[in-house]
Amino acid sequence: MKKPPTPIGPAPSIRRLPRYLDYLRGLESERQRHVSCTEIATAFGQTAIQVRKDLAICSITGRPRVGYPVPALAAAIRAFLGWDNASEAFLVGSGHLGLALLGYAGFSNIGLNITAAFDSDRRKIGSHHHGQVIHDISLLPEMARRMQVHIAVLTVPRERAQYVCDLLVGAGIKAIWNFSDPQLQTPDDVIVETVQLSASLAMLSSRLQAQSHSPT
Amino acid sequence: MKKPPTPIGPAPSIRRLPRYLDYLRGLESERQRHVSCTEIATAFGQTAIQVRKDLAICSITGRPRVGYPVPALAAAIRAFLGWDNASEAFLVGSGHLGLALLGYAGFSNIGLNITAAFDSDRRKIGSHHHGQVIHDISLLPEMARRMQVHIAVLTVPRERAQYVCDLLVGAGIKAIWNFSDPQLQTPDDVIVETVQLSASLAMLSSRLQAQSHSPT
DNA sequence: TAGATTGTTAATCGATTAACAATC
DNA sequence: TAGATTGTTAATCGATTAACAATC
Repeated sequence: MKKPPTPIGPAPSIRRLPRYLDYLRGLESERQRHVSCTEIATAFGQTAIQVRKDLAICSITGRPRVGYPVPALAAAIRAFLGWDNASEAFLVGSGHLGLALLGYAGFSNIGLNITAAFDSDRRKIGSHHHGQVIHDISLLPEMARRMQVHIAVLTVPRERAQYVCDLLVGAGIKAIWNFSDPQLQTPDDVIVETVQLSASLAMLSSRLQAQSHSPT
Repeated sequence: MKKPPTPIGPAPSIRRLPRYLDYLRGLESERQRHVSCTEIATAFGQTAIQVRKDLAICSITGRPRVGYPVPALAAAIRAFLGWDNASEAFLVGSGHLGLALLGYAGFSNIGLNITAAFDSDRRKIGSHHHGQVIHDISLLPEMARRMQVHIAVLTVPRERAQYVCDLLVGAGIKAIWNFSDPQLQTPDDVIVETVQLSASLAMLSSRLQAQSHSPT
């Protein structure tokens, strides 16, 4: 029942890597050659030690007194995340959120390239958005095989989520970026990463609530 | 420089509460009177002890042999999160993501009610989306005061984020649900909760990458 | 060289899990 | 009552932070 742990590195460290990459992009454009952990840490209000530990999981090594070479560090992070070559992905569910993601230009920076979009709604199928046609979802399995796509961005209504998820798994999809339902059931070898906005809002709300009960 | 810790409870626990609430909604509609931690834990593949600890932060108490009364438990979670009365919020930035959030019906379940939307783009101002007019952002400060709104959902382009954020703070906004820029600078008394999609994708990507380097 | 910065090993901190007495 | 389930106190586990020798 349990997923295999697949211990790549501490989750909090991995989640911080994209921000370092962002920062390094800035340094690269300024042609800065090297950067120290202290410098990065200061920019983010963290400790230098934490930055060093985080970078270590990408198995890149710095030089005392000098720091890390900027381009090599960025390359190491990208390689660790597999963002050196953009992965092709399908968008499944062309509602408002799905189309917003389809139109998001920033994915090129984070290794994602949405190559086709799908829906099951007759009224949406065939329409164009952000330069893409919405395909009938029944075409997905064949297209996934033909185009060798193994990643899906799932943005269908919650009621449909498990059904569509099963279809994706059947089509050989190996990783699902899931915006639909925090309860998806999948085989152990399918990677699911769930974005749960309500969890984030709960953090905001609880802090607000705490504040309103103990006003300074 | 550092934010005040505001220790309400462990963040991981708080992030799990919305899912419990979801589950309880299901039980309520089935008119189930009581629920045990074991039952909830089984549904989520967690341990009963963790569920109990999580619920404890909402300061609700169960009865041995019986469990927790379903309606009271749901009410306690909602009260803890401040979701018993929907909070009014402004949407700031009416791009694709912003409009998707504006149209998201599920916010009523999680204590959020977007009462006005703003943008600075002439072409968007005055247009209607999901039953709302997009207002000129210059009107925000006055409207925030008049409507007593203290929460903003920030979905502007990253380049504009800090500028708009400063404007929000000046307008008396006390909490920002931030989709724009993980680096926002705010005064200590302003609550910022950042949704960083790239962090989530990094989790997905790194697992995929690890798998591809050590195929079973 | 001197000193800043690294990588590594140890200590601390916080969250999860376990153990168990209390209780309905 | 007996036994399931709670709340609480203790043990474990993992991540962060600290300490420090290695090194450019």
